[in-house]
Amino acid sequence: MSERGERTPGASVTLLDVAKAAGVSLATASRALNGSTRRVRPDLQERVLAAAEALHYSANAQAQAMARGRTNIVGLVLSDVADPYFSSIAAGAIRAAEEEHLVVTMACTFGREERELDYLAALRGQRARAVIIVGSRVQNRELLDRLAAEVRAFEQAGGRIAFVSQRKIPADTVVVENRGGARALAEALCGLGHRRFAVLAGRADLLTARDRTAGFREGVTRAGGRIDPGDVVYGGFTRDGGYEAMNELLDRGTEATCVFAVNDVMAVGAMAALRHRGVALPSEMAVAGFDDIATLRDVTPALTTVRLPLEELGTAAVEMVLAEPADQPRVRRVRGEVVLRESTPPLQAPRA
Amino acid sequence: MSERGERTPGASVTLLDVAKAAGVSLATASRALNGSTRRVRPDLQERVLAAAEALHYSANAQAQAMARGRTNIVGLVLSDVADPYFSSIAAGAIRAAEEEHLVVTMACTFGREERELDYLAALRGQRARAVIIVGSRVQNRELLDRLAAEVRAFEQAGGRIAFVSQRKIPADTVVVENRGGARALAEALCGLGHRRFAVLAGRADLLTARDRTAGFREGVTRAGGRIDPGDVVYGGFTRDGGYEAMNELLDRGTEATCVFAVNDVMAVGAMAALRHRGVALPSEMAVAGFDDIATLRDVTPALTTVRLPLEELGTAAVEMVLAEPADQPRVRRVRGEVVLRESTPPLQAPRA
DNA sequence: CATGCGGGGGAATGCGCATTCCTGCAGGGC
DNA sequence: GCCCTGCAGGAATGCGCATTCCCCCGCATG
Repeated sequence: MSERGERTPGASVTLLDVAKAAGVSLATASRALNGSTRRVRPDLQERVLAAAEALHYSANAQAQAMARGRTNIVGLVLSDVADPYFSSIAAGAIRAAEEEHLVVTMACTFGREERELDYLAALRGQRARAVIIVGSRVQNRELLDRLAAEVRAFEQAGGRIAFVSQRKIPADTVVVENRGGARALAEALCGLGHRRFAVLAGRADLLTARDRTAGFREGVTRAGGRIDPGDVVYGGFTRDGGYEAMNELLDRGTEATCVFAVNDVMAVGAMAALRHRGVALPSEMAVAGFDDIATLRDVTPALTTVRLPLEELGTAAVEMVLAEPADQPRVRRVRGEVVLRESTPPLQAPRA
Repeated sequence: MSERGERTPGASVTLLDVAKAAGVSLATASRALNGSTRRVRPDLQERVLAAAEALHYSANAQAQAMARGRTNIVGLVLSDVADPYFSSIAAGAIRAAEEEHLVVTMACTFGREERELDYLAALRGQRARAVIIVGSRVQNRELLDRLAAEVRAFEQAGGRIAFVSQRKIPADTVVVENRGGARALAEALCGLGHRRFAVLAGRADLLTARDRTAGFREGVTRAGGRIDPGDVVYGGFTRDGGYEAMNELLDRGTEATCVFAVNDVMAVGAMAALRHRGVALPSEMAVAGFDDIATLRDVTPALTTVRLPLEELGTAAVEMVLAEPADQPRVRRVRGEVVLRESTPPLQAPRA
């Protein structure tokens, strides 16, 4: 086709090709394309740019990374993209990262928290500039220690790291005030007249679930309400977990007038269970969740919840890893906002 | 600390360090760690492995990629991770990719389809082994041509590519049978007794929306139903788009007994609008959607829809890009399954 | 006119690794 | 006993690029 003839398939245009085409040296081509402290004569620069365009040149990112000694990769490790909680945070992080021309690499643990370790090691191998780990820490000292070691290794290799989770590892962290949010929710619900509560508490080893449960308990106690021990049901942190836990609660029997599910997805599962069992919603049982998942804002009755600025969590984490490193790990606290909706109407009179 | 002294921060352990520590050459260390056609004496191998472990060695992925001439990167380009449709597909793709020890890089266009071009070029620069582009093609010849050129460039550089979308570019594609699914839905709805339909048709330039609208129209016509011209309302392909389109439809006035929103998220928006306007659901207006988004399976009344195996779309795309290249671009068709639920009860009698 | 200086082009170097090529050694066949 | 073969370890090469170092050239100054 051209005087250079056919390229072998798989071979791509290199900077040297561009330089030759422009009739300049490789160094000049590099300077013309990337800028540099050194200046390039305008006419040469133009020739290089034109040649790159004509050859459809795209710099080899690996080679650049190697030559420069750093990358534009930011790793995002989370539990499950299909979960709206995580996908919202991911969207925020991706949006922020793309603005900074960073390449986002995503990995999902799908509930197997120990895989965070593998991904972090892999991202160290990638020489990722930064990593953001999103998701509840679990009650597991050994895992935590190993993760802390891996985090140190990553930072020692020059990478930045931030968590969106509990602050259990000495690193920059965006902390959601789960406890405070749940407490405020409980107090608001008591304000509506409820006194007896049940809790669908999710996975017992997830700190997020534990914190929300504990906070709710605090709020209820503080406001003079009550949670019977049998009215706390553990289970999955998922829709099905909520469904099953609600069924179990109904099987056990309860005096509660309001049930708090530790996240919205579970709350929706619980509402489904109530409906299937013929319990009138919300008159016979009020339901509240946590997160304010956008996709679930149209369920009926509209779900009382604690609104979290999910996308902001992601962007905040990106900001942290991009900021100048501080002496001490930073913590950015994010609070939720109680949103009372139809699923928890004011309790008119005590149960008949 | 060790006789080698402090490492400068940011410098990390290289293969040479490991080789020295193990008392072997770099070549032997490489062979011991990665395997090779050549064999390494067991005792040396062990020494290398031990040294790598002790030094917490993690191979520089960029350098490996450069030396090998290929990467394990697979790019995932989609519209918006926060949208459950895309996040489900992404989850399937990520799951499949992780099984193959591929690194997934994700990019979102957030509705600006022309950015697919940029991301594809960037992924070519990354020397990504494969790219998966998820999302409706748009009615825009010029954009399509430019994308096709970029796809060719990517493939010529040795990368594999697959689309999850309409088959508009000569490349492997997972095609959702939007048209057939919508047609089947329409016929099922007619089977319930409906004759007059409205359509919330979404963005007029999105082929997915167009195909679903067209298919629905076909089905209605075929089954003897009818869609008045004024009963097709365009708008956003989002929840708010559905909400607004439904409002507009009600403002215009309609004889339809059933409204089809071209995706579930829009359908939920439409249901919210109906509720706010005091239209009884589903007795005064039946509603159907498309996709069968998992998170929305618990809305009330339960939404009639066309179920798509979303995660499978993602895994199928990964399988395609990992399979041996074929002479001709492959097409894998995926059909939806009509799921009738409460939001479209049988129509008892003609409108009063 | 000679010297100094600054600007800019190009050759050379090295990033960390896989891989090829070379070399030495051991074992087997004649 | 000698040569050839096979095997495995090590030195060297190159992947594509940014960057450093070197040098040349043109201009200004004395």
